[in-house]
Amino acid sequence: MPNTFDSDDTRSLMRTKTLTMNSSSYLDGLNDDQRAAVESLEGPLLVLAGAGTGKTRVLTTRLAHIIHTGNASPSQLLAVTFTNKAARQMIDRVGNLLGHSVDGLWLGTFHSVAVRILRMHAEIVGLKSNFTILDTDDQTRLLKQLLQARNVDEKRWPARNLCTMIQRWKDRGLTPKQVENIDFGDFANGEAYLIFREYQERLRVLNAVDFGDLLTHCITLFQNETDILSNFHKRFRYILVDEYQDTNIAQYLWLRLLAGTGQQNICCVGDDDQSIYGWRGAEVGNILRFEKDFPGAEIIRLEQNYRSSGNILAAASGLIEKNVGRLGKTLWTDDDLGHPVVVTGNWDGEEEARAIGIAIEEKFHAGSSLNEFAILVRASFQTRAFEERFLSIGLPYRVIGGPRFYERQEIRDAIAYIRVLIQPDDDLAFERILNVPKRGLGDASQQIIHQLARSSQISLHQASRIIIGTDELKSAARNSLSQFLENFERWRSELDEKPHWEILEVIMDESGYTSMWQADKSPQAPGRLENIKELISAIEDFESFSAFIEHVSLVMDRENGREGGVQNRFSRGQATKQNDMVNIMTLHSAKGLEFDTVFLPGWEEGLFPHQLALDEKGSEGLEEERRLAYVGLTRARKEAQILFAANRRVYNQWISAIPSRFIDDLPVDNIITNSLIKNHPKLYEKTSYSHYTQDSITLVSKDSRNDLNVLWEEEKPVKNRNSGSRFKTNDRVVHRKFGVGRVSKVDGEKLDIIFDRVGIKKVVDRFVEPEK
DNA sequence: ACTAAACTATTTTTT
DNA sequence: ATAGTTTAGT
Repeated sequence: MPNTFDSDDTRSLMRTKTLTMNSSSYLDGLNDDQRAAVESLEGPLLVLAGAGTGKTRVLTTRLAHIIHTGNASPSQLLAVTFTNKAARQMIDRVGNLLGHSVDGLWLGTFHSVAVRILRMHAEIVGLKSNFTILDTDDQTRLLKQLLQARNVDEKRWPARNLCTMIQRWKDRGLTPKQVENIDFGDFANGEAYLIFREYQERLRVLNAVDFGDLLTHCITLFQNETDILSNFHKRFRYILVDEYQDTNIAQYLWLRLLAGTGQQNICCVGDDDQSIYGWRGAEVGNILRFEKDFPGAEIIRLEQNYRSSGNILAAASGLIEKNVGRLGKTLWTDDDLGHPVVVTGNWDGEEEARAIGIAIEEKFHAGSSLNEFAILVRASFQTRAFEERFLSIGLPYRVIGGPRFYERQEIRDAIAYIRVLIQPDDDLAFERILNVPKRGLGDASQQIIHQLARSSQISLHQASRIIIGTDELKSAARNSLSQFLENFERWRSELDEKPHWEILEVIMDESGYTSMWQADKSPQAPGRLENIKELISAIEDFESFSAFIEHVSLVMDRENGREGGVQNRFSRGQATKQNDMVNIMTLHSAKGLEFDTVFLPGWEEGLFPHQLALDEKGSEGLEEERRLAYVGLTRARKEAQILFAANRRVYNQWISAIPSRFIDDLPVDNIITNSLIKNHPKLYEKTSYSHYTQDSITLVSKDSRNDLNVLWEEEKPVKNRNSGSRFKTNDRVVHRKFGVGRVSKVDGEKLDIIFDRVGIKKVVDRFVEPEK
């Protein structure tokens, strides 16, 4: 991984590299605030660390400082992060600072620390310590069964929705009983809380927990067993929390219980302006409330930014100031003003991709490394336009994020085989693979097994064993089931003889799973076989199957992501390194990273701020979107470019859009809006991005789009965005490009129009005229 | 029981 | 557009 991926502030990172362990020289080079945050050890402390102010450095130095000064031994330190990546990084950096690796630290994600605690005391919450951890897929399948059992209309109330509902409840630390008294809408005829209760009962029977349970069970444990809790109090002298603004209520309760009242010292680091996970239960309120929650708390603000040049920082600060209800920070930098932020409009999404491609190629040929470019998008579908464009011009890129390796169907199947192997009573896994590959055990057979299992309160596996001794199944099905069970017996007996990865290979072969994909002629089948191979080799790194299972359920690491582009075309010249690629990712996954040049495409109303965010959370949602914009801008060191398109294809439909209101939020002094783009939209003509100076942009190439220019010239002055449309349903209208049509729906100034020639389109009011 | 065709929902972000 | 799911046909 290139340097940029190690996040945070590269410049301060480089300073730390020269340090040695001999003295407390790790303190050198910290500014006053940073140093105070490291050395203020007693009592609750909130470090408000703005973007690029050296947050991670403070956290890791603080850990190193506590250990180095002997204030506490590593095992008395608890440090929690949100991502495994952050946790790994922190361990590494602490080791670097101290000059030796550190053992015994309780450092990990909220969930991995919770598992560790829960495995120690599982019986208290009614579990066995070898409980399994379910993922969303398992949860949804389970919920689906429960919904079916209640004859709930799954079209109307899908299991997926209930799954998120339950997750959100657990984020808030709610039990089924508490949910009874809150308003959850009419889901499942108002019976959602009953299903929630049944679901929890099922989990207990299955000796399983979901992600949310890891925290809520811990909370129950702490609340009911004061002895155990006070042991943890004695153990953890110092608690450190990263990204505090992203904690949900359950995590907050968990922390408060662990932090106790007296002797411990809790230090939370975060930035309310970078809270972007409200949609999955995070509560900015936690960080805003810190002083009340922890009386006598000290608050240290880190405001010197070491990352971005002046204009970028000012633009970002001006933007975020439009939010109300923030703790408030004033970021500043010693750096020059640098480039202003460039805001440019394009005709459509494809042109946007083309423009960014051109800009990157030019800078690349001028000597920039591709790793130093990032394209940060709001929604993952936006990456496609860039991938297509970059593939066609042979510009190497990588997409960070995307589907996770362990969530792929074939990987989950293989894991289900492992789960049944080591834990035959794991019903969810058993069910998943019983007829995968097809072995003649369809609905009817499964029904019979299920029935017996339910009526006798035994697992599917046990029920199957009984059933093969009866004639309840037709002989073909019975033989097949018996073969299936025998196979597992045999594989299990080989566990001691062969290394586990070989057993997995044997299972995949002998179960027919491999041949199933070999026989499959769909284009993705070879890839799936590849993935299975990759899994087999990945598993070699683990001591045992169970160690591996624990890893996959907790460390939901992503694969490296897609890579594309033609290497050769760019291979000449000394600037090209093997892994030199443009980075494409969502704004969310960009948090914590930084790049020289950042492109922020798709700044259009509806996409960014995203319509769903506004619909679901109103002004709160808008503010979170704005924070996301802030996060995006502050990723840039030297250059940031914001782009918007007048038209975009979304689910195979063309949508016309207006520029994001966030563009209006940017202070005019720090940006180039290409002069009059918004008032004279004919400047939507293609512009070149690379020939500007600080004061002006030179328009270089023009597209032959005269017809479009006419369209723009006729535009009415932009009205207040929230005002409604001039049109009402059934009005006849004319569109420059789409012809005549009839309005079928009016939503603010957005219209659905059924055009006579081209069918239904979404169009903004001012693009159409009344039919004469 | 399996397969193919038809239909449908789904596209914000993820520990 | 695509993937996933349901349905009807073999």
